[in-house]
Amino acid sequence: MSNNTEARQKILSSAELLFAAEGYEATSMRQLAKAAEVNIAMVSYYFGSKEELYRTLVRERMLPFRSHLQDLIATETETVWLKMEQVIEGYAKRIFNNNCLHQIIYREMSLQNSPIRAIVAETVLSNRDSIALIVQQGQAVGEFRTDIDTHLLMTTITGTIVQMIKAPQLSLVLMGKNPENDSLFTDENQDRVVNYLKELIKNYILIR
Amino acid sequence: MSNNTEARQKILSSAELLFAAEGYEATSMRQLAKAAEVNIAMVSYYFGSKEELYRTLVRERMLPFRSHLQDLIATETETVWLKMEQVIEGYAKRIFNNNCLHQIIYREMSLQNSPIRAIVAETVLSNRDSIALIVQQGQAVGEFRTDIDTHLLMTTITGTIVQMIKAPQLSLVLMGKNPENDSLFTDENQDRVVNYLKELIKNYILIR
DNA sequence: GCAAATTAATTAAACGTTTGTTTAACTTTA
DNA sequence: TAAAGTTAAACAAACGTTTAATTAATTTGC
Repeated sequence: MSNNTEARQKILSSAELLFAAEGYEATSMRQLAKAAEVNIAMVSYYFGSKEELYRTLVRERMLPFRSHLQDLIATETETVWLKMEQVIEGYAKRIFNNNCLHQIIYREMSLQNSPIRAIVAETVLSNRDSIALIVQQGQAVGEFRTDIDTHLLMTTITGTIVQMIKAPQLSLVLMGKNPENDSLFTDENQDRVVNYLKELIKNYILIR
Repeated sequence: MSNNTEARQKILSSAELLFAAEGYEATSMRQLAKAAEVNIAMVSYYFGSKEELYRTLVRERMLPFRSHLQDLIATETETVWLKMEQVIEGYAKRIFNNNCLHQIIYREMSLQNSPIRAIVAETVLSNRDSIALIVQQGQAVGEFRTDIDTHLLMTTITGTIVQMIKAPQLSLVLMGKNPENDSLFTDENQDRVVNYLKELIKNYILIR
């Protein structure tokens, strides 16, 4: 049993779309098999069970997100604030470009017995440490205020972006656009949230 | 059939707890009946169906949240910023005190065919208009900057608080506390997020 | 006030569907 | 000629809902 057959990939990408749109529990195996255009037994064949498919999906898709922030810490930049700007840009780009996955993650991680809680928590905590390090760098060189609530700052970055992509249609209405003509996941809207967050956080974090 | 029997109330409050912890789809009628200590047929008797129970729960529990912001607009305050502080406090208090309901709302509203989407959207949009009015007031008297992204500001307030209560245990770990000894839903933590948001938004919104 | 009549509340059991999963046979690929 | 991939059919279990019978509470007529 290979790990890169067409059927296996189609199951994974169909699961990502369906779990995001309908929820993990509400998505049935038959619905999934139909969307992926495979026989229903193929899911068990490749993944063992629905829950294992779910775990595999989140684990595989989250893998690239682990090292990004850690690379950023090591990078030399003119100011530490520039580093923080890259963090904001990185989060926005990542969440916008993988909005289905992040809809799944940030919805289902709040469930008590979610099979993916451990996987998600691991990545979140790793990111927490990376951002805390950057803040410490900025404070060490006298660039950042010393009374920053680092955890809540991180919560604001992810929380704002997640809140946006969670209900794309509602967000469009909120921003005064027509959800039938416009898409939320445009470069324009991504730039808008990035610029807003930069301005918001810059005023909070920088000493003046 | 009365609307205030003990059984009906027990079903509603058990549903709130279970839907928040396990999710709407994952909560079975038998599990719910057991938790509420009623016969399973009582749910159909009082609410017609699981979905109608769900709708009723969200509708009834959200009802008090509609008028709060509208009252605030009419109130006279020394500065408009004080009004914005009250908005932040109001949101935090409301979400902390009704964290189960808000976990449900902000999880399930992102589902394509969620039965509660319309109900939630109505309240969110009403709140959006109220906050926009306050911002306009602040700009009119020269207190606030004119280049404020009002919608994203609102998204930040709710997004930050929701992100916190969504995964209470993870939030505690993130804040350096022990999730086995501490609770997230304390006055201390509520004050912490309120003070943080005030400081964050004050620096963004006020002209200096 | 008090049976009788009516409505409301509650129950155990059964309903037909749908669920995730497995089986065993078959086809394709190596 | 094995191994990998794919299939239709069947599996038991769990799902939300309904039924019909029974008990509890309330209203009515006198």
